[in-house]
Parts: sequence; structure tokens; C-alpha cells
Amino acid sequence: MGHHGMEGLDMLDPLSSSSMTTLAPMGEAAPPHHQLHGYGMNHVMNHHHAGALAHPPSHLAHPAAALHPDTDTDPRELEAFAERFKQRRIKLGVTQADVGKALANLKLPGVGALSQSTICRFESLTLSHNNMIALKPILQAWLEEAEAQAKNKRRDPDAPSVLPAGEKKRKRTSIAAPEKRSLEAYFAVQPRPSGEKITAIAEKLDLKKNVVRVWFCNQRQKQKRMKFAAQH
DNA sequence: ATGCATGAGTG
DNA sequence: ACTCATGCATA
Repeated sequence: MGHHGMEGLDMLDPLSSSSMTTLAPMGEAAPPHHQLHGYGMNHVMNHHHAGALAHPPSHLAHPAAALHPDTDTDPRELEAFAERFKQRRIKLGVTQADVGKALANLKLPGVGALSQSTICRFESLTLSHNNMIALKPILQAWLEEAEAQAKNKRRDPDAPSVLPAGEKKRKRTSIAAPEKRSLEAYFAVQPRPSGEKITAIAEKLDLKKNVVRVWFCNQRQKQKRMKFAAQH
């Protein structure tokens, strides 16, 4: 080995050439070794339509938590809570989707419903650290409420869910395995390709530029999830 | 359970 | 044009 004019589009083919041997070291995760810029610098909470978590838990919870916030931000504690949460949720015979909808009925300020996806991700720790911390007190509140009501109350026959119908469903793009492998190889050497490079990659893989751009964005987010971030 | 997507907020 | 929280659609 002893050649690599990998500038610009030359590196646009980490799979079909021997350059992969040097450019895409397979194995575990990508080798991006950056880590500064903590999370806290952002405004932390935003929201839009459905969900609406207002602020980080800086005053609620127990007085103990207020004394040492580290208890709430400790990945270990979050992990333990997530597991307990799931276990007790199942014990209550409630689905992830049920929990999401029930959150709206909690009437907590700035807290609306969440999707099954989000509840699932909370339980499996596949959310960012900050996201986990923001959701914990809310889910904890729901859990306590639900268990309290389970003691003296019983379910009431709520209205059967009716699908609105008539709405054109969104179609989910599916990236084929070979293309996916190429993208992963590119990502390994350059997690944040420029717009031009994205265009070139899209061209090469015969995918829409936007699809490729979003793929990289999602890939970056993945790296930051608790499960992937080696912070526990 | 997870892939691809949206939109608010930020720069 | 990115990050981040979140969700629809689907495996």
C-alpha cells in the first residue's frame, strides 16, 4: 500500500477499492475523537406540536435530588430508573403507547403526549443523556400516579380509537444494504461531509441528496445516544 | 424496536 | 445547514 490521492471525490469509493483497507478500518464505532463542547450550552429544551417539555428538572423532584443534582444526571441512576420503569409499567399492564398518551392526562405544565417511539427509547436508553434527564421526572410522575390509581380504581371503558382516515400516509425511504454500507464507510472517514460531498455521494449511490444528508444527521445523533456514548 | 423524516431553535 | 427532541411508518 502506498497511494491515496483521496481528495474530494477520490475517497468516494471506500468500498470497491483497496482504499477501504486504509480508509475504513472496520471493527467498532467510528474513530471520531472529539468530545468537548458539553451539552448544557444549548437551551436544552425546545418543542413543537405534540410533546412539550418545558424545562430541565432544576427544582422539582425530591429535596435530596436538589442537594446533589448528580443523582439525577448520573447515567447509572438513569439506567436503573429506566429498567424499573419498564418493569413496573409492564406490571401495570400498560403499553408504551398507553404511557405516551397518558402523559397528556397528567396535566403537568408544558407536558403533552409522547409517542410509543419515545417511551421505547427511554426504556432502552437510546435517547441523548439530556433527553433522558428531561423525561425522567415526567415518567416518574406518571408511574407513581398510575400505581396509585391501580390500587383503588379500575379501568373504565374508554372510547375506541377511530382512525381519521383519508390522510395520505408518509412513505419511508428504504436505503438498500449495499448503499448503507457505503454510507457507513464514508461516515467512518468523514462524519460531516460538506454539501458538495454529500451531493457527490448521493450521485454515486443514486440516492436523493436530501436522503443522504438526513442519513448523516441521523447517524451523528446515534453516536450521541447513551447506548453509544461511552459515558456509563 | 428502529429507520428515515420533520421542525424549532441557533448561528 | 446543523443540532436536538420527537414521531410516523415499518421491519
